[in-house]
Amino acid sequence: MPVTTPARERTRREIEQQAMALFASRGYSATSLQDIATAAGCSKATVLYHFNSKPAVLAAVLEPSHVALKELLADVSALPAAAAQELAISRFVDLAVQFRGLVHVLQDVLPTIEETPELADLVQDGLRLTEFLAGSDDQLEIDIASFAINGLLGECRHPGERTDAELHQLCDTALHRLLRKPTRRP
Amino acid sequence: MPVTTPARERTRREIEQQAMALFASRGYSATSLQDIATAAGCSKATVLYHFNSKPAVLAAVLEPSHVALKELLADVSALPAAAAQELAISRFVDLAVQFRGLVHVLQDVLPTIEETPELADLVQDGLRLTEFLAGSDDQLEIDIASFAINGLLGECRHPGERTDAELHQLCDTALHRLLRKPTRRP
DNA sequence: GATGATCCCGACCGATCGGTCAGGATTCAA
DNA sequence: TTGAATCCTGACCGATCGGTCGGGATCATC
Repeated sequence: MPVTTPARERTRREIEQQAMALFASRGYSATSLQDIATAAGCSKATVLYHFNSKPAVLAAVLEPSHVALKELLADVSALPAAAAQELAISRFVDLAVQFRGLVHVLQDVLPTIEETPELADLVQDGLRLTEFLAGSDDQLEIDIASFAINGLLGECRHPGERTDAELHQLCDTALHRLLRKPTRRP
Repeated sequence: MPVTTPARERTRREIEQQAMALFASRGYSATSLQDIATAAGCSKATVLYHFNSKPAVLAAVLEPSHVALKELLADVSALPAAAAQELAISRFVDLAVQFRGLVHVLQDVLPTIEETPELADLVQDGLRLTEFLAGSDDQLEIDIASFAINGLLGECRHPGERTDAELHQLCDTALHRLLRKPTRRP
């Protein structure tokens, strides 16, 4: 166990962190590799030495949140439908608040996400989440869930204007209004 | 009254129409002036002769929907609060369906909308709409209304995958779930 | 001290972008 | 017929983009 981080890991981490900060504040497409390199204190060529391409940087930045999403899905898929929906909602809101800066990035990338193979897995998992949020096979409910996700992505856009608690309350309220069907008696 | 449209108007209209189609299908930033010129059958210089800049093209393309939004606001602002909210919801959904292609464009432009003076008026009117949709001065309700607009913008993204009627039902359902408070007895 | 792998960078590439400009057509009034 | 206004364009500009490449440091190993 080395006392000092090896140069490789040190530089990689620095690039990742600076890229995350820039993506969160300006968005993905408005951030150039040169911006990232300057912020990380290295050259653009170094960024491309550690990550093969710009989308690869994005994928690395998004990875922790993707892992968290996978855990969410694993936990939720073990539950019966009704409980699954409720857990999906609350965990999703938690996740959005935790990664609020990156959530904003996602919306920026959405228009070109189909042509970004590095994010194909993330898209797939996003669709699985949508189904759990819908809590039903009804197409309208699935569309409503998609609507909810879009609304949430938009609300994570402006960091700093809202506290985590405020964002949490907003998303929780909105998702419950949209998705929790009032209990009916048969 | 000329039988044939003057060349000026003819070219302008052609550029506007082709730009609208391209913006709707690929988004604003992914459409270059050259793309518009090629589609309109003229040179890029001609596009910039009729419209001073790329944002000016966007503003011209968005103008009809902006006019419709202004009419909506005028009608709605003449009503008492409760009725205003209900009318704002239904008219907004109508408007979104009618201009669904352009609505998608709006979301593409959102990240840079602050630095686009050509759209400043549209932003202002969007904020006024948000207040009417909220139907209350409560900050949470205003945020929910913003959430609703974001959700709607996202759902207009994929043209052709949904009929107008389906999109209308989806947006109407979602907005009512989000915004219409259940009537309470005092 | 030599060697090879790892890390890093300056210089460069081709492409694309929005935008400018001088001037060639065309039209139309005088 | 002439001259001005209008419409349009090819050539060009500076900037920026993501990405490549050859080679200079650095460092562990032998």
